[in-house]
Amino acid sequence: MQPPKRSRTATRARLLEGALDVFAERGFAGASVEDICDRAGFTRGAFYSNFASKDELVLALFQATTDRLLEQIEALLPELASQPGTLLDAVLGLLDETAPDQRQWHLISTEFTLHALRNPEAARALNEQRAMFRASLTRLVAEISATSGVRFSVPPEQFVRLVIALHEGARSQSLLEPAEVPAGSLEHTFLPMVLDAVSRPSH
Amino acid sequence: MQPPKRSRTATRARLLEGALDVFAERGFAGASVEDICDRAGFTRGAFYSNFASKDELVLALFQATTDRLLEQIEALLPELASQPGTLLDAVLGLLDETAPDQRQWHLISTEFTLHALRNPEAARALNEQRAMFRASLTRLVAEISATSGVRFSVPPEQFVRLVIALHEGARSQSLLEPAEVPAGSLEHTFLPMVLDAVSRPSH
DNA sequence: TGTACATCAGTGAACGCGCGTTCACTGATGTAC
DNA sequence: TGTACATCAGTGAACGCGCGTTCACTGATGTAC
Repeated sequence: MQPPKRSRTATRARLLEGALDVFAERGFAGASVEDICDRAGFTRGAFYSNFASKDELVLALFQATTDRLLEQIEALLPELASQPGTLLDAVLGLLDETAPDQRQWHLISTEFTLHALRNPEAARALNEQRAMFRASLTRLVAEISATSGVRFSVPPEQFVRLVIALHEGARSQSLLEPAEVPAGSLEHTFLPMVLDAVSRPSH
Repeated sequence: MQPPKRSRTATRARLLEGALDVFAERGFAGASVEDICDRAGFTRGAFYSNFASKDELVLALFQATTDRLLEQIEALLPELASQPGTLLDAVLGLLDETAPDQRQWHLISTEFTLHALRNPEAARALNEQRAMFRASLTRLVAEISATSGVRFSVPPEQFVRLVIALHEGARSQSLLEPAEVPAGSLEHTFLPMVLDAVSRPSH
């Protein structure tokens, strides 16, 4: 079981890792293939031995990051669902813990979103991933609310969409003005009010 | 008062207009100076007779668009403050009506935000503009709530931050999935709940 | 275990295209008489 | 009003750099005997 010094998958992984860093720093169009290879410690030849083009790398990076994200979420779900604490702590905890570096993740996912808004094929892929992401969150909400005997006056998926929208908008403000908007402050201030309102049986 | 066929300001304006379109379509880094000049009906020489560099154009475009936005807001404010209707209608109306093309405005402002997150000088300019934007909205909220004798249990500026965060996050979802998330649906579903909660005198 | 060979992951030089930028110029506009 | 000249906004060819991509190669790894 000697670790091979040269492994195709390891090279790909290091290139994808480098691409993540460089894309976050300079954007998809602003980052050069050479930047990425330098970061990963390879030459450009190695890049084209592993990826057909820069575009293909973007797609591969998207798949790799979202696959990892969804895996992490699935791993965290049972823990969060059973743990003591409020529904909101669980949901916001999930959003925070899945991305180790909030800033980098925001830059990358925003860049993907922009790309998707200009490219229908990318939009399909992104929407698919976001649907799975929402499904995980919805499942978490459903489980916790069922456990605590709460009934929602709106579809849980709609509430999840709200949480995601607010989280993404708030994260943007937090990154632009860390001092004025501490991470999570808007969510923790206002979501309890919404949760309180939707948790009361419809009148 | 004959309209001069060749006016410096008209050329600049057309180039800025072209840049807005092309940047929305391809992003800052992806759009070439030639694309912009073609769109505006000039050659690249005209571009460099009006702007020192592509970077300077980005800055000028930012200033031009935000100046125009703030002007439009100031023009709309008295009308919205005096008009019959709820506070929420006024605030959301302001957010919608200031940008004629929601999709283009979203692409451009998101691109600016990404740029600002990577560039401290751009961040300062963006934060300044956003502060003025929030100030306008806060003034609108304060006037309407004062007129209707409502007291807020949170600082109005905090409520405005919430509205903006939710609006931006929801707009992203609406543009990605127009059928699933009609424009404004998340705001109109959930903001009344928040408004109801913060409008009750603190207990 | 050691030797000979095949494979193929990664190297690095090269190519050529498109880009941002420059600049000598042209002809439309404004001014002086 | 008409003519001669000055100005300068916009033209378009040119430059050279950096980019994405290609490819002949090299040397590390795996296989056969």
